[in-house]
Amino acid sequence: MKRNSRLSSTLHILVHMAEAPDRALTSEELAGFIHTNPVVVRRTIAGLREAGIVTSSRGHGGGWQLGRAPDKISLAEISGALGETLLPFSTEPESPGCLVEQAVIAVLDDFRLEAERLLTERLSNITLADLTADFRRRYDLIGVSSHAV
Amino acid sequence: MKRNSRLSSTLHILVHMAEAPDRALTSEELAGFIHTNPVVVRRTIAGLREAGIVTSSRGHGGGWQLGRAPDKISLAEISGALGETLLPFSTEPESPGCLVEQAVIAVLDDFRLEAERLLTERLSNITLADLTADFRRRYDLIGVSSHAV
DNA sequence: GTTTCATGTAACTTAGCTAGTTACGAATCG
DNA sequence: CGATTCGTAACTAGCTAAGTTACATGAAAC
Repeated sequence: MKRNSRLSSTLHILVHMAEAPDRALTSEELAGFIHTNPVVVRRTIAGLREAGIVTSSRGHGGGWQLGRAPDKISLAEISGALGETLLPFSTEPESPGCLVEQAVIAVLDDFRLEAERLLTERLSNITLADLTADFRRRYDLIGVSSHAV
Repeated sequence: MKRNSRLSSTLHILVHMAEAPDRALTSEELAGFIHTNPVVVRRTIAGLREAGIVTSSRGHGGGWQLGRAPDKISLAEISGALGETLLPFSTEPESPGCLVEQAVIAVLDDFRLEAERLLTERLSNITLADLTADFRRRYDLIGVSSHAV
């Protein structure tokens, strides 16, 4: 798993889970999909469990399943549960008392607030169901073209 | 200079340059403002020079100055010239051929495109002049309160 | 109840990124 | 010429996050 690909890797995993609603997938299986380690998977999606997006069970036949229907899981929720910030720039003061810095930070924080609002709104309108639909479209296309040939 | 604070540090520097329009500031001076090294400053704002946002001159009396009026320099330009991405998540394929991944990346790239458009639009409406105005407001406030006491 | 399988989590290692540093050449001014 | 300042390459250091190992906990199968 590359750096900064936690969101896409998690979505990848969740689509696979949505496509196998009848059984639990182990972290081992999930790790295989994104070419990484089971422990990394468990660590990465631990936040999703707390958010109720997925459930996990131990022991024989245990593993991971979606916590609710894919059309009730938005990318905004997923992104939030991963605990990542959408905007990477920092606005931590480094020169306390400097008025120039204070002005810069004030403007940047305003922008950040507005930007996060906008991005979250957009992400709220995309659900896991949209992703699985997109996947199935691609899958059917391949099927059709294979059939044609 | 902390990680991820290149944008705010650069803005800090640029406000100082806007406040001293009559002379060139050396990288040594600029580095002092953000508590870092002259070489780091030169490296960081090299892109701004190529974008015409600042100019640099060598030798005696040399240093850095704004390339044009502060109200003609938008944060969008500055951010772009720094070569940083506004959105931190990666959409690099890691499993070529995987249809699930392709669906995820397609949706995420669409979102990124729209998000970058929105953010850039917002940043285009903020200029360096807005920052200096904010700074002066704070400066005058301090002045008034000092006078009152 | 014992065995097996799977998660939960802590602790450590490794890799990559970026700031920081050193060094030196090129340009400019007095 | 000598002082100053940028431009840039090359190296070092430190932080962050992924990867790994290890082991305890819990659940199902037998």
